[in-house]
Amino acid sequence: MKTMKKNSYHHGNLKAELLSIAFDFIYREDIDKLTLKVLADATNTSRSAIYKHFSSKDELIKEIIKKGFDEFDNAIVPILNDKSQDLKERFFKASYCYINWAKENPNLYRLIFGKKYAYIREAFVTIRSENCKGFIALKALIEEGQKKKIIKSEDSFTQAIVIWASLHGLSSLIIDCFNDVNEIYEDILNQMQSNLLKGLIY
Amino acid sequence: MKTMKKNSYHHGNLKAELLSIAFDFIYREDIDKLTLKVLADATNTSRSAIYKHFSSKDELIKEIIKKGFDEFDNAIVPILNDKSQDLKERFFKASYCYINWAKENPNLYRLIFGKKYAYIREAFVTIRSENCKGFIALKALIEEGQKKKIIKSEDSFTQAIVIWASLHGLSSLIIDCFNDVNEIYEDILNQMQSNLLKGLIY
DNA sequence: TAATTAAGTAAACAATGTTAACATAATAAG
DNA sequence: CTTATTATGTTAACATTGTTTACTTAATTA
Repeated sequence: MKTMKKNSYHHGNLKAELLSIAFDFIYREDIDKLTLKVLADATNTSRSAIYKHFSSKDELIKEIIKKGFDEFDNAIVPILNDKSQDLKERFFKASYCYINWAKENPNLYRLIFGKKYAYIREAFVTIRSENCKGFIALKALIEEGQKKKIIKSEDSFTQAIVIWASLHGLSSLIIDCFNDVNEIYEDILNQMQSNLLKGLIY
Repeated sequence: MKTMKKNSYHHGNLKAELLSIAFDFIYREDIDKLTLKVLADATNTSRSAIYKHFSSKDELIKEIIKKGFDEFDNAIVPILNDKSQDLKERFFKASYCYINWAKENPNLYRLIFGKKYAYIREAFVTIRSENCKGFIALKALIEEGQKKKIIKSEDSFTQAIVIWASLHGLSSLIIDCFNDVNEIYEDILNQMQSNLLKGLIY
């Protein structure tokens, strides 16, 4: 390990620490509030120090987005893929997990799915690519149901997006400060799940 | 009318012109790009001139949000309220109109429904208040269907939010640069409408 | 041990919203 | 009609933002 003595001119592990601090920060506050000064102060360095490890602030944000997608996928994919549960159960649990992940990580959710940094996201994630593991798992779930003749044999891509868009809409209203929605989000989710299921099954 | 001679020290109608320019601007570009310099250049004034008419940039944005809600309501409400059409037809047309309004006014849509300026929106619009005319009209449509025994007599507020959240999710994915979604948005909307309808009717 | 490279600093940039001090034109008061 | 006041502009300055440049120091390599 490259352990360095404290208060030395060189920090020792600045890149990793910057990412770590940034990721902790966005759990609590919006990406807008994450300035280079915040990072500099938290690491006892200067604003410009970051440029020895990232070519721009956007490059750091790109890493946060990557890690954000990983965490999101890690929360959702295992539920969707859990073959020990039946399809309905997996759908219900995954959709519930989706909303709660958004509620628990509102700033990260907005960062990875929102417009502001879409130009960064697009560079390494599109729905039709293999990077979008959560979406792929959802589509696979639908196709599994189609093979078992439980789910209508329509275009699974379209079916998956209908589900995703619905959950994304509810999540967004909740975390974007429509508090009247948040107050009854479980009722809304139940109704939404029921609707979506009716649309899927025969 | 207060018509003033050109190139005079006083502009004559700066407040109205600032709002007009800002509103035109957001039709084309994101609110992030609307700087005081843009407004100053467009009106041949200075950055600080705006402060004689608005106490801050946020106050100007507040006016844009207000006008944005008005335009949105003007597009949706007449369709939902059109008693010459049957309920299903109004639902289909209104939801189609919703998505297309978002597609046509992506920056304005994001401004009025997004998180960034939620603290401004909240000050004069909440779903449960009377300001949210579009949502009220949707809820009224549902209640009309309940009286006619077409729509399930569940809580209309919840039913309305399920619909709204679904449309909001699809709109957001489309305008927030998920291009794979945009390409087949009509298929998705059709499926979504069908699902939502099944959830509503007996 | 010397040379090179990696990784920090400080100072300066332009752009941002905002404020303060000032200038001018329109309006109200005498 | 002149004068005082108010409304509405300007310019200059601020702190904050991301970023770049020139410099410094430590770690690594020759």
